[in-house]
Formats: sequence, structure tokens, C-alpha cells
Amino acid sequence: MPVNYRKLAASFYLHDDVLWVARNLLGKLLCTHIDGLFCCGRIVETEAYNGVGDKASHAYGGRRTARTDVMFREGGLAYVYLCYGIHHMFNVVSAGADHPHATLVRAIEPVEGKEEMLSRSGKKKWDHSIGSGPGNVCKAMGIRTSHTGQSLQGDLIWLADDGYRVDEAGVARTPRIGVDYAGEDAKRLYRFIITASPFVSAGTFTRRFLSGT
DNA sequence: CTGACGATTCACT
DNA sequence: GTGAATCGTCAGC
Repeated sequence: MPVNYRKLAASFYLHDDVLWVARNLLGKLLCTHIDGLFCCGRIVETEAYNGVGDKASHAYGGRRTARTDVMFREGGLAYVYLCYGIHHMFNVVSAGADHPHATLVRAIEPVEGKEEMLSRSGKKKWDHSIGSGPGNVCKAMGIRTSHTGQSLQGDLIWLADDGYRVDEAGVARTPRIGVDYAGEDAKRLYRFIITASPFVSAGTFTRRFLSGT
């Protein structure tokens, strides 16, 4: 990892407000050293899943199963699950034990290891879709469901700060994507994006929401 | 054991 | 905009 990167401290993940975590993950670097390849990308889109009271969360109502168990553990772990039988989704578990908070990383801007990401994506030509959307993020970074439960203090998957700062004017909040089933919770502004990034997913939805039409 | 379905993506119209 | 791909998870029997 480049010398100016600082791995996020364990204390970052213990914050009890998942909205704070989701907001402050913007601009941080998601790094992986998987299959012998080092890659990292700057996080530009996140979604917060706010504990047992959030209908959109896998932990809603205190549901604790083999899959969701990791969310109930102390913050600082990776929660990776399979969606639609095909797509791997990477989440950052936060807060203390028995507070199942998670933040889904939905988009990154590739910074290091771009060739490896392109290769993993299976695409021939570079384009924004490489880091856009939660399934694509995992594909590019090599993250798989077998990595669920991994410590983010470890050397497979971790988060880093290189001093980059995201000012409030460059951040927007919208409802989350694909959680229409969650009733009132579907409307909450739990999605955070760096507005100017071309890697942010769900562009049509995002523009419509932000323009109020 | 069975069946319905999902925090999605992509090809095609 | 529509529909198919594809399989682990979980509720229910």
C-alpha cells in the first residue's frame, strides 16, 4: 500500500451512528489484496442500513441468522452476501456488538490496480461501469462471499485515508436503491454520494431525485 | 425438503 | 423499458 495511506483505526467502526459512518466513508479508499493482487478505489457512493428498526436491513426485527450474524458483532468486519445468485455485495459493519449497523459500498473510483480491475470485470474496454454499482465494485476488487467476517484491520480487505477530504457541498443524500419493499424506511435519505463523480450508480434515478421532478 | 425471492446487472428492443 | 440470468438464504411444511 502506498506510504501515504493510513489504514482506518478500529475506533472508526465503533461509531454508533451508521449515517455518520456512511457519510465519512465517502472519499476513503477501499483496498484489497486478494489473489495476490493489490487494488484500491475511492468510495463515492454508500448506503446506510440502520439496525433492527430499519425495514430495509437484513437485520430488521433482530433477525440473526448464519448469514446476518456478522452484522451483530462488533464493528470493523466485512459483511459480504450474494444477491440474485450472481452479485456479491460488500458492506462495512459498524457500531458495538448487538447493534447491527452496516454500510453498503455502491461505487468506487479505481485508483490503484486499474488493469487488474479491468481484467476481473471481464470487459475489454475501460468505462465507468467498472466501479459503478455494488456488484461491480466487488467484481473489480475481487471481493467474494467467502470474505464475509474478515476483519477490516486485516490484510485482505481494509479501508484507508490518504488525506482526501470531501466537502459538504459536494455530497448529496437520496433514498436507497432497490428497497421499495421497506415502506416508510424506503424513503429515508440513507444513500450518500459524491455528486460530481461519474462512477455514481443509478444516474437516472439520482438526477431525477436531486432535481425534484 | 421445497419454493419464492432478492440492498443487481446486462443484453436487447 | 423489459426480461432473463442464477443460487444462497430462509420460512414453512
